[in-house]
Amino acid sequence: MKNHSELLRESGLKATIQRLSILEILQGTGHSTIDDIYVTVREKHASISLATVYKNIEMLLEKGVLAEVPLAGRKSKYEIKKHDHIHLICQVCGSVEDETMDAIPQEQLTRIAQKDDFILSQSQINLYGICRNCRQ
Amino acid sequence: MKNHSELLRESGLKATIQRLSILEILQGTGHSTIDDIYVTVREKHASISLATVYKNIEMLLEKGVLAEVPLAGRKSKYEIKKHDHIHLICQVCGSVEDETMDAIPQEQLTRIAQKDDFILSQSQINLYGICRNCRQ
DNA sequence: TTAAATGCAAAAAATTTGCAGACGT
DNA sequence: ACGTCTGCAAATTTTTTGCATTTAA
Repeated sequence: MKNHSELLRESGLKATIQRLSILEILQGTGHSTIDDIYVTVREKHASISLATVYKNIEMLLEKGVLAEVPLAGRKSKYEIKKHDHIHLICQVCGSVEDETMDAIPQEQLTRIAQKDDFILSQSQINLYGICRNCRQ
Repeated sequence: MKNHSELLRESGLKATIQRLSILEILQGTGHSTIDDIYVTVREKHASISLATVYKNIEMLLEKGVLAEVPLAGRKSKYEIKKHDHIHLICQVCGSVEDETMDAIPQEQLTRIAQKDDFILSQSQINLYGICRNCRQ
């Protein structure tokens, strides 16, 4: 597992405390909204500005360090980009869990896209329902 | 194909001109953002308010008449709810096309969700890439 | 040293709310 | 006629921008 400073520098970005904090938080939670991140970073670095969080998320998305997870009926969450996977999204609490794509091979998706002459670059599979905790 | 007035009444909603227009537009385009809808309804019913579009989209989502299609890096689009299908999302122009889920059986997704004790209620498969038109 | 990044405050954009009047049933 | 829905204007929330100052390399 690559450390965050390296990851940032490889992407042509300075390894600031703010950016490292954002990555640590995302590493910890897996998926967070902008506000989640802002509130949490604040606990350590009280002076961080919300504008800085916005600017950094945007920059990290552009550089491909993060991926956006857009959610129906909620604000988007963000995650550190990794190989394709499936999201299990709880409609009650909004939690997001990951599952492997093992059961759904990439070629299968590529083939579907080809039917429409569509060049596939990225897949998002989101399964909405109720998580273990919320069904009590 | 059920007509829109019926559809609305069955959902316990009055069939207003505004709502019928919204449904017609979505029927025509397949997928539209709030602003797309607002601008287009306006051409016929110049007096419609943006607030009315917001309120109606929310109401129609609640009643299950519409579904939200949340998109990475863009505003959500909305569609008339139909059986599960795959979205091909163009990263250049933002267009959304539908494809059938034939190749990916429901049970397969249900099984993936079960691994996490997750009760599946709805699936969204979004394939991002470049559409036929945009790769010219 | 110096280009890039931060934090602030202000601006802009997006969404929500409350309510008087209009409309569908 | 009645309760729902609309349109407006105002309020709120979210996101973006510009710029002076700070900071990583």
